[in-house]
Amino acid sequence: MHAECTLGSSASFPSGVCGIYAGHRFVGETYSHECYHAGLRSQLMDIREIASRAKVSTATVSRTINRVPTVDPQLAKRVWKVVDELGYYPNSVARSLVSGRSRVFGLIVSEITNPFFPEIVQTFENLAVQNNYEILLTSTVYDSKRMELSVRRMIERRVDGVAILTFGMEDSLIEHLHFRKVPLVFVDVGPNLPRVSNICINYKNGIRQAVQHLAALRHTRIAFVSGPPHLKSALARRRAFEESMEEIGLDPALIVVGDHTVEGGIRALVEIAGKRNRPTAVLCSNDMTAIGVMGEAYQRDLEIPRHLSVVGFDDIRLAQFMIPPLTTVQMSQPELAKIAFDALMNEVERDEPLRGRTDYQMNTNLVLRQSTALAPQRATTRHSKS
Amino acid sequence: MHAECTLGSSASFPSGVCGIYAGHRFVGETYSHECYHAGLRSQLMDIREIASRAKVSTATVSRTINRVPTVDPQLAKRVWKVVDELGYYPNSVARSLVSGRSRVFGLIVSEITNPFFPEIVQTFENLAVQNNYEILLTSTVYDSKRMELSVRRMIERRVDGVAILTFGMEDSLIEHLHFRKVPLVFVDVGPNLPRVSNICINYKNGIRQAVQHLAALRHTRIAFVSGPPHLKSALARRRAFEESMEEIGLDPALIVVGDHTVEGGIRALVEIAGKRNRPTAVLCSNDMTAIGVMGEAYQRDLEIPRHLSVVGFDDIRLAQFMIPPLTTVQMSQPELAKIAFDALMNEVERDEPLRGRTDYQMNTNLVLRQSTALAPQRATTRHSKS
DNA sequence: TTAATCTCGCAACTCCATTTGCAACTTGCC
DNA sequence: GGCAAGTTGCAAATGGAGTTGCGAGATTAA
Repeated sequence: MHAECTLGSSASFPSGVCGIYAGHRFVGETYSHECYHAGLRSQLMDIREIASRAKVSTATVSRTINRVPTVDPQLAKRVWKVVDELGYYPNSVARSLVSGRSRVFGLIVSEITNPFFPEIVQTFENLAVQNNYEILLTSTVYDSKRMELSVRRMIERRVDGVAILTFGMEDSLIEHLHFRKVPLVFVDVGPNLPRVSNICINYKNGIRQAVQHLAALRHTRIAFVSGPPHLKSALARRRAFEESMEEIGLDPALIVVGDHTVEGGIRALVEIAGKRNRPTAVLCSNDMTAIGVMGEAYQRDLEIPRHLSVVGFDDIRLAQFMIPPLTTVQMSQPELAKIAFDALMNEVERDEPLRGRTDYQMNTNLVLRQSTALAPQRATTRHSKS
Repeated sequence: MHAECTLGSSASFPSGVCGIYAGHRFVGETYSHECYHAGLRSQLMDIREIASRAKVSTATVSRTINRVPTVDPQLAKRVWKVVDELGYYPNSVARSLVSGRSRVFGLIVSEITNPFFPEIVQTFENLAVQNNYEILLTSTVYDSKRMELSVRRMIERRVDGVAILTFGMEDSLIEHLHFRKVPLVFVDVGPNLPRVSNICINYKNGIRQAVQHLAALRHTRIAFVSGPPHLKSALARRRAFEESMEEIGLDPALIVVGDHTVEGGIRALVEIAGKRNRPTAVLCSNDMTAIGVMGEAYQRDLEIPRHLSVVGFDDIRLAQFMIPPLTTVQMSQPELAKIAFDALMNEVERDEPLRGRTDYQMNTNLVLRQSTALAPQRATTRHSKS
């Protein structure tokens, strides 16, 4: 008898299955023997196997596993013992079929490789695990076919709710989901319908802080690199910038159109660097843009923050590892994920749907790091054309 | 009749469901009327609904949807029309139950927020979509409870295969999966068992290139920041470094133990910077470590690459956006994901399992960017203590 | 002792799509 | 006309767990 379960040698397998339910160890001999017979029928054990081995009915096994309080503790113990020894795991496919609930939440993002999302996915998964849910992660990659597929996949798998964290979703697709009474949660763009939750982001707060921070550092020529113009959240950020600038009497006209990508940031800096009377600070609509700006600045020997201050938006995890670490407006991804998850859970557990949308609020805040500094004096401005 | 499907007003809903199958539009009147009756029974449409509406049997609907070639094209057309108009999506939960295959692959990673993984997840998902699979993404977050849970979740959901891209998985857990005849794919550490695939990474190739690249730039004192010592892949990288150094007659003794995190990289640079006869180049066991090294170098006014050359490993997407862009050894994540996915597909489609493990090979290669340069002359070495 | 209360087993039915054997039907072809 | 081949319908069964009504047995309370 081996002291450990090892996988390398074929001789040691099957040496028994270590129960995951309660951590009990299985007695090898009986197991491989019995399973041989059971195995002939089809595959492995089902609820009936457990029932016959524990000498109870399938109903009792079902009650035990689902922790119905009326089962006799003695019996329950017997059942759990068998479950544990055999390493029985209830088939959640069958469970879903009968219960009509899959215990799966869909999560639609635009691209998993966009650094904004992994943190969200992680938090979402953590919450899912805690609540015995799974997540069905889907990305649209900015492609309408893929969006359609995303929705189809969600519906086919009968998810219990969907968090739509991407933008530019077509209404007809959302209608598909809503028609099937699937709870939905959106960021900013949630329609006013039953079973819909909407997370409203307060962009203004963080952006105002950023603008005032720059102003305090004596920057007056502050550029803004926007996101794609069709994106509602990008527009909101831009508006927040304009309002914040006007609030303190600065000119908000220095706006360069970006696209929320690193490449967009690079192009933006090219444009900004070419301006006469070059801005001394750049506020970016997201961190990826800021990363592009910083990269291109490096290539042009524009030192950050000495020659140019840069502020991002989102506070993706990598912002703090940039060189220099990026000052940015934090829109907490874990918080966003938690709100989204809780919104779906609330909706799932609600007895009867509300009349309309449920709203949630989320704030944004400036995080100071090292990519901002006092505005350079006129005289020391590099590449000055005047 | 509205020209568009809009979601805002309740009056326009339900205005019909835009078919996703073929993109046909539905005729509103009949729909809401009929669905009202159908809705009384339970929820929505099932295969019987389709059958009765198309005036065929459920068997025919099933054959049609599953594209059995013997169905009459006329009939098929009629069925598809109804399917399309009603926006019917077959219930894959029920399908899975009857077929015994869930069309879900598990994907176990250590942390989704580790930048190494998103690219893999994205590629994996793309392949899954192409093959009508879903992915069940699970993270272990270096916690044994979570590992156990990961395995349990995979088994309960009856996944058709699992890609285990994390390390330090306990054998007993793997046994659980293997016992249930679930195809598995590993990186480096796959046991020699049926239905197991193993992706062997050729670390040596890329690391040798990196070492020789540094040597060619006249670096002789090259440090290595290793990964966690218990990690097999980290050990392999370290061995590859040692061998590559010895090959060309350099001393491979300058090894600092890291842990594959940014913080580990920071600590490593602190240690390296404190050495007398400081190394002029650092090769890191992964990119996160290199990012930490670069960050700390920045804080200490050590300029990269002028005073110190840095090379990473993995080539995560962000490596190219570092300042300066990071020279690193590429271990292509999309390729890895593709090999893993294909391995699972091969295993699923195989009629009878092979006797033992299937091996796949993957190479690594140096990618030159801007974090390496000629070794500084003795005279200009900063912080020189001699 | 009798009645009331529990707990459990039994067996049938549900969820939904798929599969299958058998019967009925339509074709085509000799 | 008649036989063969090809389609389709029908009805029953499958998959695994959950649910339920009913009745048997055991326990407790009155």
